[in-house]
Amino acid sequence: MARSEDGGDKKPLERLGVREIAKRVGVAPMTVSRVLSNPDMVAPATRAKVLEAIEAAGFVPNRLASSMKGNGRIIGTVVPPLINSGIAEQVQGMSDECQQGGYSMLLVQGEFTTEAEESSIRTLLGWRPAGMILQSFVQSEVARQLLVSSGAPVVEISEIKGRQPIDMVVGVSNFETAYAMTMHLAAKGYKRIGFVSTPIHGNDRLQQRRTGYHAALTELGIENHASLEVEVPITAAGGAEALVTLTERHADIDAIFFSSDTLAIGAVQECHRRAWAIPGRIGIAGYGDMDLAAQLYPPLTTVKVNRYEMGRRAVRQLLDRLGGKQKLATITSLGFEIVDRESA
Amino acid sequence: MARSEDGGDKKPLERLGVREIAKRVGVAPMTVSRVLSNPDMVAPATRAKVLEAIEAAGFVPNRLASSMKGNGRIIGTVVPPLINSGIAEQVQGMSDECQQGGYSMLLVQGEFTTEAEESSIRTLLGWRPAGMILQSFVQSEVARQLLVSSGAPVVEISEIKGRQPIDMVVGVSNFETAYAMTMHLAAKGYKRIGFVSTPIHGNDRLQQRRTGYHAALTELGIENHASLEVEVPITAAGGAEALVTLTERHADIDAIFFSSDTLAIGAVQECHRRAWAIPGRIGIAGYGDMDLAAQLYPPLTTVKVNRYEMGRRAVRQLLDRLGGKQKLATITSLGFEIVDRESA
DNA sequence: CTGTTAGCGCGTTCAA
DNA sequence: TTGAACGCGCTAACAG
Repeated sequence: MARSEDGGDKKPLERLGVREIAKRVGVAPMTVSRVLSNPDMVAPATRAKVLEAIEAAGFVPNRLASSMKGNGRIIGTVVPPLINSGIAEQVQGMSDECQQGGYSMLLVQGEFTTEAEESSIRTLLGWRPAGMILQSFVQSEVARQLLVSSGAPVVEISEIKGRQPIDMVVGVSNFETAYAMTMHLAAKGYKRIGFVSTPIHGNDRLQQRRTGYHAALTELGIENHASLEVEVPITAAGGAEALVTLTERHADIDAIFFSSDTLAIGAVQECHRRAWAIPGRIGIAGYGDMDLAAQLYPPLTTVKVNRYEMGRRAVRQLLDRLGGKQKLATITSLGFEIVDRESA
Repeated sequence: MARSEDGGDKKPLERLGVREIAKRVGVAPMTVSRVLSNPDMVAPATRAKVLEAIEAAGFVPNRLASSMKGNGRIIGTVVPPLINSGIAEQVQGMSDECQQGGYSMLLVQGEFTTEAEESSIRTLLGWRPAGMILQSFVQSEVARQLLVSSGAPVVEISEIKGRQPIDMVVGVSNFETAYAMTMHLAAKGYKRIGFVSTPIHGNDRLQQRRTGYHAALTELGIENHASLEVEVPITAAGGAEALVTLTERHADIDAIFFSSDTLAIGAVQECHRRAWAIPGRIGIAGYGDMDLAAQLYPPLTTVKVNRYEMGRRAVRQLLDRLGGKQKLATITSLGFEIVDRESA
């Protein structure tokens, strides 16, 4: 299949290096290196010849080696499970921005236990990344130390206030979003508003959302029952289950605020099954404004946060820092929007 | 913030190497290296001292350097956009298996133009990955050459038959799945079955699905109109739009087979809006069996393929090959299932 | 504009 | 069981 008589010798990629290319062209290895990273420093004629040889040989420069000389081009990131979580959009944002900046993205996906987090971070740091992006605040103290002493810039995509960040933070005020949505529901006349989230432990974003919900209830003078809250897995079934649980506990519950659109959408399906009118029988609100939210029947009232942009901005911060930009914001707060549709 | 008086000097990670650790313990660098990769070759007492020093110094071995010595531990992969596509589950499968095997995953996400593909592959190859996983067949001939000469094992997650694979293939027969679903719909009494997909060009999986749909229609002796097919973007809105287009074109259309659950779910919402009974007015079938499919109202009839497992298996193949396993299957075909629920 | 020298941090090789 | 020397492929720094 592979052609063998087409000009340049095609040694396997393994054995091919700047040295070899240099030899073929009759220049020094350094010249080849320059063609790769600072083309302008090389005379056009020489450059052309080198480029040609590279092309003919099918040479792909070894980035491991160049990274060892200090210009690493890896961004490391550890993210929670991608399914149903809206994280996929964020990852896409990160990926796009990385590519544009000439960086590659090393992705570790895992659950958020302290040990798993620590081990993931350790692994990533082994690759001497130019920068790191983490979700939520880093819990493990050891991991924090490691990150600090690695010297790499770090962005936590997280709640923008609370604990001391390691370095930079990009995110929204989850407190504000949840507070705003709860107030919004109250303003629409709902009296008894439930709150459903995925497991909160160790996730400061969810903690802040719950706190925002509490703050709003308190301010409204609404009784603040723990029994108005449930935690369920991040699946449509979880949302349906939560709806059932809460309405059985409180016959008079008239709206539920879900910490994720996935959950809210599941609950809406359950309402259809029971032929409950939305919002007549109960109002449903979500969080995230995923693609389906606007198309849902009935359209979902939700909190819109631009996750794609969050991912992009996180990488941007890193690259700006690496580019030596001064006066870089420590905290980047993205806005949000209460999208008022028909479900509540 | 960072403690400075806690025992071992904490030089920045940059300056820390086996050499430095060795000096502190009073052994040769090689001994430290062995503790890291072949602990059994080192006397327990020595090992303990080294480990302690590593811990105290917060030393994280540089994987770039070890990769350069031939034992690279990177799996490179390029995937289509993660949102709405079911690819997220696959990525999760890949990630889990990589971690378990001690590999890191370098992820490039991009659209599937030939140039983008080539450039992504080139970038990835620069990191001298131990293995590569690609979606669909690789189109660019240059990229194929590059992959072959890189010497790395390659898995294409794709249609399992058709073009000559570069190396190994993992996937399902998309032809079979679509054929089976179309036959299934026919068996349930549907006479005029539409087909909706996301843009087919350059995606052999979608091509095969369409071909399977065609084959079934032909076998059933059903007239095979191109006007029964539409392509739309992979969004819920796209699904809704397709429903409208097809039903306007053919008043007698009685079922639509969508090449993705996302599309089908969008169409179901549109039916609700129009108060069309499902499956009374029209039957809807999807593809993928995403989490929401079973919870949807009405529950979605769909093709179930285990995307998580596909991702896992792809990495498994790579690792088995790297582990020197003989008699490795070139083609790994995962099964599928027609999940008959109420929407059709 | 181009070449030379030196060395990044590790592991392979061979010797002790 | 441990150590010394060498080199992987690339590039910073300095000459020329």
